[in-house]
Amino acid sequence: MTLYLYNTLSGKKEVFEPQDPNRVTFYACGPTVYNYVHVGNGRSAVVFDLLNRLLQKLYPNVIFARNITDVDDKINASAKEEGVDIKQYAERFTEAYADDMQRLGNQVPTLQPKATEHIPQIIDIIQRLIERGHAYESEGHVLFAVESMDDYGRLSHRNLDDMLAGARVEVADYKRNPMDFVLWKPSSDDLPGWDSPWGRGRPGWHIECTAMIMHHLGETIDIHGGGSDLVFPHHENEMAQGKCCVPDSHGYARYWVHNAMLDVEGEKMSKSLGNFTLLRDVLDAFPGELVRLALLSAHYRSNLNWSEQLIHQSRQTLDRLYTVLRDSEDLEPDMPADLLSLEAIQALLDDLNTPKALAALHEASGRFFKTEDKAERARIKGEIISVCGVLGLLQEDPESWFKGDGGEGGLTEDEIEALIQARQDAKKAKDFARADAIRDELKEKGVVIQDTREGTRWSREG
RNA sequence: GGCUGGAUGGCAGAGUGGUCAUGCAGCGGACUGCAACUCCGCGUACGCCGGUUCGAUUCCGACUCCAGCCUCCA
Repeated sequence: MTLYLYNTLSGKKEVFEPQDPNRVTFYACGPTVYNYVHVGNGRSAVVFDLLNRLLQKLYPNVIFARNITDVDDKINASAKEEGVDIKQYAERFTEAYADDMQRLGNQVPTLQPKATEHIPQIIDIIQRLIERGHAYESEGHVLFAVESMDDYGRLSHRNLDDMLAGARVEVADYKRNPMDFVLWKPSSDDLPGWDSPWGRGRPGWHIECTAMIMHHLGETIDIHGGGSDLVFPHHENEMAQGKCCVPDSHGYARYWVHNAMLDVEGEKMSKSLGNFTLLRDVLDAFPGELVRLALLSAHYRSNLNWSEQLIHQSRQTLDRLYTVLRDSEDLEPDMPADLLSLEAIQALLDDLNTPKALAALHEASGRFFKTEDKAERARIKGEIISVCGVLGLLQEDPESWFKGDGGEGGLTEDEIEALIQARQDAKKAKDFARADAIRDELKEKGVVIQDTREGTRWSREG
């Protein structure tokens, strides 16, 4: 079975072949912890969690690292604004991120390295870059010299001249070339800082990822992932550092995978535009799996519009899949012998084609409801469960999915059961007006009922 | 201005050189005391102009429009 991935480096979909099939190395860019993440950040995390799950089905040992950047000028600024300790501030949002990830149904990565715990490795790489003539010290800063690298710009498919033409880079007289970027910068006493050969200072953006990758995963990793807005400058600069600090480098990362943006009314959801919705607010309002499915409903390289309708549609899909489980609770699932040959998994192997995989799941549930054959139903149930396992869906018990917890102010289960019994009695007495009145009352309180041959069952509406 | 990627039916969203995506919404029907669930059936599509081809939504070229990056950003 072959996994295909679109590689930003080549601009093509390629067959994925790890350097060592027994040890696949995969790094995805995590958050800079200066506030709560928004739904768009969640999309990236869900996409790479899916890729990680898929890789685990293909290879025995997948090392998946997602970093925490906990040293950054925005953290410093925000903490100062709030008047709290910088370290504690960063820790608060590191924990909040972990919580958001858990609620989204993401697996815990193999490694979650933090920038502040890799300062010696960062300093080491900077020293190597200076020694090799790719970086220079200037007024307490250390900068990467973009002109020292002949293929700078290769990842983002642009060259230095093009970039300078539309440049909005910081003009600083300590830079030899305006595109040179900071590896190390001086820290005043009130800011986080570490002793270094260039005085007390802190790392620039980009270098922490390079240091953590090289330290934990190696000089050349298999897959590097992140949002498409990181291609330039973040990943371009990471790659520059990673290649230039190693003699005869075989490349920094072999497959670069980038997810497209989440849009709001046709525009990118972003912190700077201020049109974002916090992931945790969405997770407070809807089940994690619902948010997860919504984020997977478009192909990862296409923009996805975040809307009420997307939530509604995802709810319908998930309800249908859980209905399969609820209607087959007495059936032991017949798990497929060859997971990878399932149509939905084939779709995922083709550059994570989640919409196609979801279509296959819809098709499977249709087959389920159409047949009365128990063996067939058990087989379909097995298929759906195993595919959803890779997608990170259907992890709940169907009863709890439909019945939920009611939230505050909702009817308790006992109250609902009592009303349903009262309706049963009314029906038995042919008092349909009363029976319907009870049903309307339940509906008004968010409870929908269904009469089946086994009796009446109920669900809470989203 | 440069570099990416797009433009598919009311909406979301795959895909393909010539029979079907799929879902949501809508309509008709079956089931039901009536519903809900489920099932059956129906409709509307490939931005614009050329080219290649027996045939293009799909390949090629131009154009228009949209989004992303070129500053922090998933």
